[in-house]
Amino acid sequence: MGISGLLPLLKSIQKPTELKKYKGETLGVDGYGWLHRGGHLIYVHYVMNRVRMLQHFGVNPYMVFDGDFLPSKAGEEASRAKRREESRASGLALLKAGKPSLAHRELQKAIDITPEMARAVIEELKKVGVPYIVAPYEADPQMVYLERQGIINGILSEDSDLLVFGAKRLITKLDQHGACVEINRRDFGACREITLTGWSDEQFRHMAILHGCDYLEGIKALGLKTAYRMLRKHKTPEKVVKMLQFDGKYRIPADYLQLFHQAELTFLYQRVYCPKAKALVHFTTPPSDMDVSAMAFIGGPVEPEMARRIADGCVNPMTKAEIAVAVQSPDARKRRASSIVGPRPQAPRLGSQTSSAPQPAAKPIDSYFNGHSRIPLGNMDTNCFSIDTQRTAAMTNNGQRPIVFPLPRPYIEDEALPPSQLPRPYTNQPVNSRSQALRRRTEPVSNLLFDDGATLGSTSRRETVNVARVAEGELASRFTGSARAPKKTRLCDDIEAVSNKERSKFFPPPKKEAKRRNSYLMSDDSVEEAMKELPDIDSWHSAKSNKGIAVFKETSDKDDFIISKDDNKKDARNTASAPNTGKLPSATPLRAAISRFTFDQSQRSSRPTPASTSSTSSTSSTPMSSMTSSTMPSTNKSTPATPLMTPLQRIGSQALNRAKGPATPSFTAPRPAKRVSKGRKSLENLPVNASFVPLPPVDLEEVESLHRTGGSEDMIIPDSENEEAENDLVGQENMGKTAGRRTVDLSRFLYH
DNA sequence: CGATAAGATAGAT
DNA sequence: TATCTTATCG
Repeated sequence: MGISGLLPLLKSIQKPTELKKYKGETLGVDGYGWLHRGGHLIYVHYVMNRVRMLQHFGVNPYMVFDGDFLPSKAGEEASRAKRREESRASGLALLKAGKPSLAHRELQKAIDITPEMARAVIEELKKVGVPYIVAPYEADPQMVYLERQGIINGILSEDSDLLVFGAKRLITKLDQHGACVEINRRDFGACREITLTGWSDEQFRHMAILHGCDYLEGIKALGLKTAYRMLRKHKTPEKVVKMLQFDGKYRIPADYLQLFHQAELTFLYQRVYCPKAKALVHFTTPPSDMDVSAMAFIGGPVEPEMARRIADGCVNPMTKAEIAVAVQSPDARKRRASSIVGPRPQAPRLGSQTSSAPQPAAKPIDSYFNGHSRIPLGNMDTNCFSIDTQRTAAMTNNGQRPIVFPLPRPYIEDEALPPSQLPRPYTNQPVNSRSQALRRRTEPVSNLLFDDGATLGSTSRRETVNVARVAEGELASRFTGSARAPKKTRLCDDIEAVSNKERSKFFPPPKKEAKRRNSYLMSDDSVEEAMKELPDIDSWHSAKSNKGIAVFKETSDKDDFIISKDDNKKDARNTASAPNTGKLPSATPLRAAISRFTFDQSQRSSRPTPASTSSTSSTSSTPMSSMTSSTMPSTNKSTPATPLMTPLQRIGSQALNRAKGPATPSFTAPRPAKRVSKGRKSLENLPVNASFVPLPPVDLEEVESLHRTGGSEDMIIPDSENEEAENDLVGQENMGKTAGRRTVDLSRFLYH
């Protein structure tokens, strides 16, 4: 964890950039940000995907893993396992309370990374020649040390503690498109929020510790700004503490100053591995008269040989036990009984074994190579892909021209139902009464859950439910090998949900309220669904994982890696936007192409987006006409005709499609009629985009003509969207190899 | 009231 | 994690 509030405090000196700016440089990377994300089940995939992403942008990653726990954190760590259990317990409670999202978070807290997992990643890193180090203790100082040594040129991490350690160049907030933010130590002086001009690393560190850090709990009610002010006024922490104690406004432990000192010493002198000396060194060289042996809290010394082996990932940094070579490939999985030799370490980080999840380490590692990551794709994507297929086929009209799809009817009907969805000013507690009312006039939950999607009133919340159900189905199928039938139906619903989601994008109006409403409606079922997954965390995660597992693939000739995920929502809308031809420099950020067609872009523009996105800027400055042309198509195409079919029809046609083989055409068949009949209506939806482009009114005629013509989008759309096309191709290629089926969608999930 | 800190929560990955 | 809300303090 970092120092909460630190990044916001330094907001003004954060420079939006793009990853590609670091091309050719080596960046230290810690895996922590991903540790908790997907659970251990997919840890390797996340990390390796990230590595690939970096490589794609020409950046050389230098992975740094956490090692043993620092005694300074002992207090915290000791209670960590306990807290995990608590988290888990509260997570379950939340589930019962019908708050799956919160529950999700809680449950994730109950999981942590194990050295075995790190080792599994390391094996992969070796394969691709990516340098790495397992820090003897913490990855943060280790990375800063590497930076100081000139071994790396910057640090990519979400952890603001790095700044406290004195990182020179911190790159944060990296998103899947390569956008990120750089924080430079030398820019501190330019900080508007607080005046750091002339502040030394030491002062900065003092401020951080005073506010509360990993090594010392902060003083309650004393935030960063106050800490800053106090320090500025009294200079030394000693005086600050005295003053604080003096005016008695803050409750300060008697030994606070001593603890403060220890925390600082920990920041300064804890040990890191020096790859040059091949031995442990102090993060900062201690004064000759300092007795480091008396500072047990900074972590004990480790013999060079052992340190080296730890750094290499051969030895468990906590137990010092040999780590058996992790299973590398699917076939190797057999020989894996336990990934670690010797007794199982007690360390919390290894642990994470709550009473009900005793051996997480064994399971996760194994599971990676079970091909789990692909199973979801294989199973679930069937539908997603077929959608894409349809879209693609339709979009290109079998390769030639863009086609406009109608937006699903339900939207419009929903729109006509303002009373329940009108935005209203925030108030303290109207939600309840309101939701009550809504509930009354809404259909029974069961209807919502099982209708074929024709029912209106479905909203984004419902999508969540569906996801859950799908996940459940997925789970079931994976573990029992059956229970597929219901899933199909749900997937249909899912598709519905997709449209709905899109709708919400297009129609800014209140989704919040709507959501809330549904959450009420759904809660019961949500719980039910969720509860089914409770028994075992791993299961829970796997279920979760199929929602967005990323699988990186290396394309033969390019650096591009493909991520497939069965995500069915936001990405769906991009799908259609993919042009079909063109070649591009693999170096070009896909982001440009993607964002161009993504409505997220509009949202993105509001925030200090990386000046980067040439595409973004170009788009926003583009004349209305081109704007429309580029956005419109995606809008329309994003809406598959699918929703208009009944689930059965869908299933049927899908099966049909599947039988007929690869991606393209066959599927266009069912659609034409709709296209024609609804085409007109789709135009009615055009204005919607106007909400993204304030001024000039949409020229329907123009748009219409654009769509009408046989000209391909490429002609209308500016520059780099080709990337998408290429990706599509790549994707198809890949898919062709494997299942010989649709693909397009894959491209969109690059780096996810 | 304005500023700050902390708590709650929705949303994202 | 980002945002919004509430509580508290001059």
